[in-house]
Amino acid sequence: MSHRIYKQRLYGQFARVAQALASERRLELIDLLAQAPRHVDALAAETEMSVANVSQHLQVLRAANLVETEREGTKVTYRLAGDDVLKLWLTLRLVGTERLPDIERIVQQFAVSGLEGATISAEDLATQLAGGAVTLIDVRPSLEYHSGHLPGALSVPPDEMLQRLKALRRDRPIVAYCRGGFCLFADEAVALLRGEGVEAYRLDGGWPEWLAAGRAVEQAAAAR
Amino acid sequence: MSHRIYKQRLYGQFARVAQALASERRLELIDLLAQAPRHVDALAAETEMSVANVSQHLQVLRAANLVETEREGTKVTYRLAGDDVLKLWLTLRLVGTERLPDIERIVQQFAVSGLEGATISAEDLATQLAGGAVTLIDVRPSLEYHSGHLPGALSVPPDEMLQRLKALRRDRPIVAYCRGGFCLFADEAVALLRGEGVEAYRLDGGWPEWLAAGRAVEQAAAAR
DNA sequence: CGATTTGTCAATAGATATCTTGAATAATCG
DNA sequence: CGATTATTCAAGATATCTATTGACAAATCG
Repeated sequence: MSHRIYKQRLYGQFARVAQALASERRLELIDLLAQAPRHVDALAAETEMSVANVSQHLQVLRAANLVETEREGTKVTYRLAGDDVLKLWLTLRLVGTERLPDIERIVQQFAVSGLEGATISAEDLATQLAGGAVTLIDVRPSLEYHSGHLPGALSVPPDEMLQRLKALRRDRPIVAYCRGGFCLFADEAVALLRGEGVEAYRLDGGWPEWLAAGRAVEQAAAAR
Repeated sequence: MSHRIYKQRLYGQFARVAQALASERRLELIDLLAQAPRHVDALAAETEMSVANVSQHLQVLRAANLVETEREGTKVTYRLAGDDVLKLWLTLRLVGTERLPDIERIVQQFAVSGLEGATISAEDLATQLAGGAVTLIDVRPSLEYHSGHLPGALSVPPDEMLQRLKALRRDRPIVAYCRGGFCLFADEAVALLRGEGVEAYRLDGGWPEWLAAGRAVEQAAAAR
């Protein structure tokens, strides 16, 4: 039956995409690439994998056209192939969060405590930013900040967090954001600031969620 | 490093969801369940798999909490666990469609010809329905129609298509829809009608897309 | 109750995927 | 040009996934 063959081939193709996502390691790579394009060795360092292994996983992602490459001298930059890939990753995360109770458990276990109610929605932040009455800080490694960040955000890389937080003006609320809902950098910054009596909040979500929502950003010229 | 363990566990969980989707067969099951809840034997018949094999695949989906079960006498009904699962499947399909050129090729190869411009968007259809000036037909198996359908749609099951199409009033446009963008039933109906000079269109998308968009539907009471 | 229907489970062989190791390539630099 | 850096490729051991087979369990029916 021809309908059967048609379906088999179609589902086979969609399964290719799912298979590319079906690895802990590759999801970590996608999550990093959702923050900023990167070289292979940077991905290897960040994920604590061997370069060869990272390269192989990247080949799998590229075979499914989920990532693109660009050669720059001896280095190769990998980036997500498009907004749709980012959206797929965020949707996968959403389903995991809703369906797998283990995720909530893991988050609880590692959560920074004492941050109840210290969250601000993207919508509210957008309004606040328009008013110009908050300080917005990007608590991600500076490579990611420089690739793109929320409008007006100051860079506070995690490895310099202590000094940089001290240098901030504290006469108005501070909002921190990082890599996304499961990233702890912003929580740590907010906890530090609150510990010193500063009014601080973390953005609900992070850079990828803001980007996927189509909100305004300051972005480095993409070398496409 | 504790951050590393946290990440590993989290990505491991998300990978569970992706792994559940990473099978041609399981995607076909999900696509069927996106139309209507079903018994195991019905899924086996529709997919031409053995009951044991279907059951095993369903266990995999259930282990990821993507589907739910309910016992009714000797039979067990499976259904998608929630709207988020439907959304994930549609997003996966979208990415496949945008990223894998093979999919376009397969569709071309099996497409019903002569239907250029015979498509109507969900938005336009909603407007037309409000005006009451079109006949809407649901070209899916009647089990799916009875589980839920677009408001005012008439059932024209594929296996009775020829007779049922003849019985339709032809003094106003006819819009057909089926299981979704890749389903051919609606195309076949539209081709038949157009061949007889009737003004006919197919809905862009199908039941799952309409449902996911949050539009009005007529739905059987879900036994939840 | 025993027989039937429906679905699940367990075991297995074959196919795929993963990670490591070490070699091969491609661009750059001195 | 040879040496260096960054990445990819190939091979192989290990683990995981798949479909089939046949046995098992749960509810119903006569």
